[in-house]
Amino acid sequence: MRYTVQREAVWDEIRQSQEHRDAEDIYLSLRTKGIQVSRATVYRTIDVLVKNKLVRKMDVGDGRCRYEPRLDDNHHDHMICTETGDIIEFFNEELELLQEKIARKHGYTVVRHVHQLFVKPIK
Amino acid sequence: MRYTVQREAVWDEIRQSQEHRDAEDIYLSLRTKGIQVSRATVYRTIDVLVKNKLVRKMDVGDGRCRYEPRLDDNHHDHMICTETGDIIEFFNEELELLQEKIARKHGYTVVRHVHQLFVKPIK
DNA sequence: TTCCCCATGAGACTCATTCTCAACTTGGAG
DNA sequence: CTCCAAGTTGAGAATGAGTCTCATGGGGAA
Repeated sequence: MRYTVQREAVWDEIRQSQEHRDAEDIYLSLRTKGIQVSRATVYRTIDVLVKNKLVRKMDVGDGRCRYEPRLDDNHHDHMICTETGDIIEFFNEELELLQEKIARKHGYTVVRHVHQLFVKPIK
Repeated sequence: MRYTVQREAVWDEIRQSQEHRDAEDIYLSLRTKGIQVSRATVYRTIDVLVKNKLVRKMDVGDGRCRYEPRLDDNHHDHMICTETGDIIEFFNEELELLQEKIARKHGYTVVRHVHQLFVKPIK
């Protein structure tokens, strides 16, 4: 894997903002910073980063995937506030174990999972 | 809400096949049966059915949403076999409670959730 | 320096879904 | 039963995220 200006820029962009960005967002942000890069390269680079487990891809269900860095690689799921759009990360060991237990009950083992809680604040 | 031939047909199609169908699938099936309906109407009717909680929409992450009837309204989540594409339904009370508990810990309450286990058979 | 191969950019393309808008139904009022 | 406003429909255009194409560019091994 070659270390090009564009790849470094995309990776930096995702890594530095500890948020959940979409591809267009990343593309525009780089262009605004004056970095010459195309949408195709942003998408291609993200694919490379995802394959190399440097970035996690999450489908929030609104048509645009979000990406987040996997620096420390601590697995977590997401809670999405339906009122503000805020994304909160969470991890629960019990939940993880329970999932595997359920899969096994059906003769399967969990490869990966998608778990998103759409929540609203308690007044 | 008017009771038209097309709406009845779409609803029947989803209800009768106890499977997870996508929109194109439903559209083609209806046309094959000689029912005059357009894609636009299939999509529009599904929206109406989803809003009226007669149908549940699920985004499997492959670009096409699947739909299933909510006749008995017994909530469940899905396990998707990564090798065969089979979709297995599951429900676990403990899991449901745990989710709510996690949300509350962060000051939220669960409105809805997406929980999909991508699994593979145990050899 | 040459050569090869991987990377890039611009824009065409895909494909599910949504939108547009004119024409058509439907069901309630009378 | 007839009429009419409002809700529905169909065909195809539009959308939009993501992918692909292909000609061009650049890095490094020898």
